[in-house]
This record gives sequence, C-alpha cells and structure tokens, in this order.
Amino acid sequence: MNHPAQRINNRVGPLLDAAAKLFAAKGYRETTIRDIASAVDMLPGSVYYHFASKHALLLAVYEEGVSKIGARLDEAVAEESDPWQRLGKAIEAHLETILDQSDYASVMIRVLPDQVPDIESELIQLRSQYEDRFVELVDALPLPANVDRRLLRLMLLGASNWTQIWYRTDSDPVQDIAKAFVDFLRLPLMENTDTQESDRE
Amino acid sequence: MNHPAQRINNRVGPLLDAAAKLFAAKGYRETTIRDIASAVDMLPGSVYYHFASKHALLLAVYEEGVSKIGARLDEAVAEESDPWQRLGKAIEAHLETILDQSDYASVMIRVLPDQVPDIESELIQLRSQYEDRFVELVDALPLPANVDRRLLRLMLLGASNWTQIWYRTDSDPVQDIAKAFVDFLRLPLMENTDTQESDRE
Amino acid sequence: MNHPAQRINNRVGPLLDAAAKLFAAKGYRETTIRDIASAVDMLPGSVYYHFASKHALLLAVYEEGVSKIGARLDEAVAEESDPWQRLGKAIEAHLETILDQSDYASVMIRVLPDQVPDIESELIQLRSQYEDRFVELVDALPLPANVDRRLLRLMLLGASNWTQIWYRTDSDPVQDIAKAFVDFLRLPLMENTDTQESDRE
Amino acid sequence: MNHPAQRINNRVGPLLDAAAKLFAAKGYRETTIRDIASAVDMLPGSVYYHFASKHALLLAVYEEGVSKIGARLDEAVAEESDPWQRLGKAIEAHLETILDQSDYASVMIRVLPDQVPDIESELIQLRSQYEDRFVELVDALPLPANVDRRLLRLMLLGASNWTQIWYRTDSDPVQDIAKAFVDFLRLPLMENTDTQESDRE
DNA sequence: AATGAATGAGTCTTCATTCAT
DNA sequence: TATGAATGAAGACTCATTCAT
Repeated sequence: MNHPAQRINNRVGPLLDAAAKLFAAKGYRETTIRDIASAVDMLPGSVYYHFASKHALLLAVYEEGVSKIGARLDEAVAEESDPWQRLGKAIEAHLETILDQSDYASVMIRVLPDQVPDIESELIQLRSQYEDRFVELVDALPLPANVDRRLLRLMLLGASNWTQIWYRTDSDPVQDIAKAFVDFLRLPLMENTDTQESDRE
Repeated sequence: MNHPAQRINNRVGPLLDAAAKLFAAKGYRETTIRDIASAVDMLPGSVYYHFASKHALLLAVYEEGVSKIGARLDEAVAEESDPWQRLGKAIEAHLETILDQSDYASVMIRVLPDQVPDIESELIQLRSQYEDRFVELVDALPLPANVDRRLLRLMLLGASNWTQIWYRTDSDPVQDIAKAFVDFLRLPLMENTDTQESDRE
Repeated sequence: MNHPAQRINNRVGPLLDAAAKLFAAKGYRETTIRDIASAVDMLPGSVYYHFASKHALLLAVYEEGVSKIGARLDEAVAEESDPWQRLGKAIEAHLETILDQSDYASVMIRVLPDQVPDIESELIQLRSQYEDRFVELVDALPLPANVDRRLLRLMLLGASNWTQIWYRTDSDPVQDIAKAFVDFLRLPLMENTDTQESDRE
Repeated sequence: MNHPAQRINNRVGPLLDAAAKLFAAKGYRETTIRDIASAVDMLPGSVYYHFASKHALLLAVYEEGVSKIGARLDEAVAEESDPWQRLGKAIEAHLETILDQSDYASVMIRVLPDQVPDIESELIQLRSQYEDRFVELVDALPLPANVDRRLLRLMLLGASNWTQIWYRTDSDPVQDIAKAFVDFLRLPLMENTDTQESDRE
C-alpha cells in the first residue's frame, strides 16, 4: 500500500530518467504520462504506483535536478579559491550540466514554476535552493562599491539559462561560452580598473 | 484573408489584446480558447470567425509583437549615434516593451517556438526578424579584435529576456536594469582598455 | 421580407448550380453552406435569403434533378416505339445524365433519402416520381409470363445507378454501357442458345 | 498495436458490433462516437482506449466485413462446380450477407471509400480484395466471344449492391432475388428465343 | 508491482443558423 | 439583397487519474 521509494532495485530510477528526458525535451505540459510510461515500457496507470501525480513526478525530477547540479557546482568551485575563478568554474559547471549532462538539471531551467501553478511555490523554493549559491559567489567578488551585485548575478544567470534556447551541440564548446560570459563581465569590474565613470544621459 | 483587420468597429482588436495578455501571463498551452473568448465576452466558437485556429491567433500576436517591439526599438535607437549609447537605448527599449508595455512583445519572449511545433518555423522567422537588429547593434561596437561578438550579443539578449522570469514591478526601474547590463559589459570592452589579460586555466 | 423566388435575374440559379455540383461531388453532409456560398462569392449567411435551410437547398436540387432527368428521358424515349429500343434509350439517357450531363441528376443518385432523415419522405417521393417511368417502360416489354418485372426493373436501375461508383470519364463510352446492360438482359448469354447444360471441370 | 483483439473477456467485440450496426444503419458521417459508445454503455472517451480514432473503427469494421463476406462466399461457391451455378450461389451469398446477416458486410457496401477521404485508399483496397472474386467467377462463365465480361460483372454487382437501397425485409426472399438476377442474364428475355439481332443505331 | 479498462472533465474545432444593419 | 458577426450545439479527441484484479 505504501510507496517504498527507497527500494534499490525498482523502476523508479528509469521512470524518473524518462520523465526528466521528456520534460527537458518537450516541456511539462507537452509531455504526457503515457509518453513517460511507454518510454519505460509501462502502462500509464502503473506510473501511479510510484508517483501520486504528474506534479509529484515533476517535483521529484526538480529535486534530483537541484541535487545533481548543486553537487556538480560545489565540486567545481571547491577546486578554486580566487573569487573570479570560482565564479568562472561555477558558470562552466552550470552550463555543462544544463546543456550537456543532465536532463534533470535541464528541466529545472526549462520548466518554469509559473507554468505549474499547483506546485509553483515548491518549485520556486527548489530553484532558489540552488541559485542561492550564486549569491555567495558574487558577493565574494572584489568589486567597486557602487556595483549592484544582485543585477550582476541576475544578468549572468539569465544569460546562462537562456543558452538553452539557442545552444546547439554543434556550436561553441560549452567551456568557451562560460569563459566568455565571465570575461565579458570580469575585466572592467576588477577593483583597480580606474576609469570608472559611466554616465549615459 | 477573408478577415480584413483594418475594419474600425470590429472586435479583432480586443480579441487579439486578450489573447496577447493571456498568452503572456500564462503561456500558450495553458491558455484556452475559452479563456480568451470569455475575456471579451464571446463564445469559444465565435473566436473562429476571426481566426482560423489557435495557432493563427498566436501567429497574429507574434507578428504584432515583432512589429511593436521593432518599431519601439528603432525609434529609441534613432536618437543616438554613439554605438554604446545606441545599444543601451536598445536594451532599455527592449526591456520596457517586454516587461512593462506590451503583452504582444512579452508573448514573443515567453512563448518559445519549440513549444508550438506546428508553427515553429514561422515563429522562429518572426523572432529573428526582430533579433537581427541586435546583430547590427553589436557589430557597430568598437571592440578589441578577439571579442566574440556573437556570444556578446547572445549574453546580453539572454540576460534581458530572462528578466521576464524574475522581474517584479516593484523591483528596480527597468531603465536601471538596462543601464546596468550594458555597463557591466561596456567598461572593460572599451577600445583603449589596456590591461586585457584573460587566462583562466 | 418574402422570398421572391421567381425573379429572373437573381442569383438563385448559380447558387443552386453550385450546390448541385458540390453535393454531387462530395455528398450532402460533406458539403457545407460555406462551401456553396463561397463557390458563388457569397457569405454563408446570404444563402439564407434564398433558401430557408440546407435541407431546402437539397430539396430544390432534387426537384430540379428530377425535372431535368425526367425531361431528358421522355425526350429520348419519344423517338422510339419498340419497347426494347425505348428501354435502351431510357437507360442511355439515364446514364448520360447522371454521369455526364447534370450535377442535379447526379445528386439524386448520390444523396440517398435516408442520409437526410428530416426530409427523407420528400426525397423518396421525388425519386419515385422519376423512377416510376421505368415501371411503364418495363411493363411494356414483351416478356415470358413468369418474369418478375419488378425485379427486372430494380436490377437494371440498380446496375445503372451503381455506375456512379465505378465510372471514370476515361472508361467505356456511356452509350456502350447502356447498350451492354440492356443487351445482357435481352439476349441470352449462354454459349449455344438451346441446350441448357454447362459444366466446366 | 497495443490493443490485443483476441482477449476473451473484453469489450472490443461488442464495440465493433455496435459500430458496424450503426455505420450500416446510418452511414459513417451520420454516426457519432457518442452513438457507438452509448450503444455499449461506454463513455465516448472510453472508445479511444480500444481504437485510436473513428477512422480506425471503420477500418476494423471494413476488415471484418471483407473477411466475413469473403468467407461466406467462398463457402457457398465451393459447393458448386458449374460456372453459372457458382455465380448464382455467389450472388446469393453476397445478398444474404449484406442484406440479412452481417452489419459488417453491409458497411462495406454502404460506406463508400470516397466518403472518408482520409482512408480512401485503404478502403478501396479492402473492397477489391473481396470484389476480385467476382472477376474469376465471371471469367469462368462460358460466354460468346464478344461479351464484355467486365461490364457484365459490374452490372451484376451493381444491381446486387443497390438492393441495399430498396430491399425491405418483407419483400421477396433474398434467394429469389439472387436467382432472378442471374437468370435474367443467363436466359434470354425475348419472347421467341431465335431472332437474335441487336442493332441499335 | 503492475495492468486493463475506463472515466470525466476538458480541448480545439465545425457548422447550420440567426439577425441587426 | 446581402453582410458581418456571432451563437450554440455538437463533434472528435486528449489525458491525468482511478481502481478492481
């Protein structure tokens, strides 16, 4: 009667993988329970033995996604101590994970909380659990006092997430993209860049 | 073809407005014909007098969106001659339009071509019709030779489009965001910035 | 307010023609008022000035069909006096009219009364008004006493009507078909007319 | 593919029966999924568990129809060796099946391929699969050299199929009709058998 | 653990028809 | 005479979900 989610040798894994792959490829609404089930040779009804609802499936994918991409990022960042290097590695890890390596992480970027109102807040929370890492990363940057670190972070993350829209496997290596993004920002923002006067108007 | 859009006293205008508003707020799939119809006090079937299909409605909104945001951008850019100023104004116009002023333009950013496979290519074409303006804008920038202008553009546009995800009307003024985004990039990339040394690895 | 159906120079003619053509080509259900209207550059609503309903249109087509094919047949038959010749001419006229010459007549054969239950009885009556001519034609035939003239007529008429299913403009001339049908009945098909014994094997 | 038709205790059988009965009685377009579903106490949506579409249902009925009437005819014909007898039995079987015994077979005659353009070619193929039997049957007939066997077959089959239009259960026994049709062809109808001269023109 | 069968609410869409102008 | 705009009832189909077995 109960859902034994911990069982090692069950089919929750493949099921979740299929869901992640499909959600990542087509989006949440566009993916049906039947799609997912038949990807693992199950019948639609059987999915409900493992997950209470389609929402629950998405939530599980999101959780796994956060966990995967978070771990990957922590690991990448741990190798560096210089704040800019750490940020660079972080973006690199981020891009690699959502573009290349993990459908779970892709889903996190592709399926936006407001597309699933019923579990919007849960999704938001899960996302920030991950994205908050970038708050620290950016805070650690040696920057001029007047720099709006929040906007800086948002810009970098936005640009990174949006790669999902235009990235094709045959375009630039992911690492180049990451490096370019950080460098575009980094060079002017270093502490000792004197000529800092920006007044449009 | 049969439906002359110029007729003064018709309800195509309001209908399209309602569609744009709803598509922008909830997404394409999440918006039903019933939603749109009842927003203008029509019956679902009546919508089909004006538009052949839900796809056609989206296409019309997209077209109007491209036209609106394109015109707004051209106008904003025309006031300036300095390439960086022009780019700044462009981003400002872009953000204002998609965040504040036009549901039509918002739809263009929110509803991605691959979410509507049946008219994917039409949507892509419409989008690039607008986004191509940024190619020119970025090409006009005086930049060091080794700068990848494509990635620069993609970064800026990606960051801008992603604002739709986090922007709330009570956060920073749109103009500040635009200025920040451009300035983050601009300062290091000015021609005579000597200390250009980027070597991670 | 009233329908001046007699007006010479109106558009009832073309309208009816279009309806006949479309009903003949696609069937009643498969043809929409919009199809018919746009064939004569009208709007769907305008059709209702001339005809009270789609049923009424069909009825009018049927009437015209009966009248046309009836006249054609009477004319053809009048030229002959021998009963078999008269029947031959009749079938020839019948086939020519429904296969070649008149959409109105084709409709009579193609659209069966029971497909339009609301006016089934009217359609049946109209049809028999025409088909009754064949009762006389067959009654006039000099036949052995034991021949079931009703079945003979039904066979001939059925075979003729069914040509609509298989006839293509590039197959046999209509006249040949008519002649063959009548001759198959009139003459014996057995190899040597007298002895009735045929055994392959 | 997913729906195994052989399962003993399912409702595919009754569903198909209902579809056949309704298609035969009212035609394809005139029959709704709701009609069919409610005939077997299902909800409309449930039908789609068993059949992918209304088209698929019709196709299944057609297939069954071809199979049923083909088997019945083969059986009837096997009992005889004389070509005319064989043809007579064939027509008898044909009429019995489409008028009396099988809704499936009736559908084959009543619903014409060109009424369902989406699956027109499949339906045509299915029909000829059956009707081709008559090619052989007619070819086996000992006939004068100048007889157009194709038209002969078409006439007989057309007349037979058209019985569906006029046949009522209280009219002649089906066997009588079959016998009459074949005899009309086989034997001469002219009063005195000898003078065989057919020259219209 | 999974399936077969179904449900029911909802989706887009169609179309004969109406009616004020 | 005709049109523009709509209606409303119905149509085929979809899909997350349920549940007895």
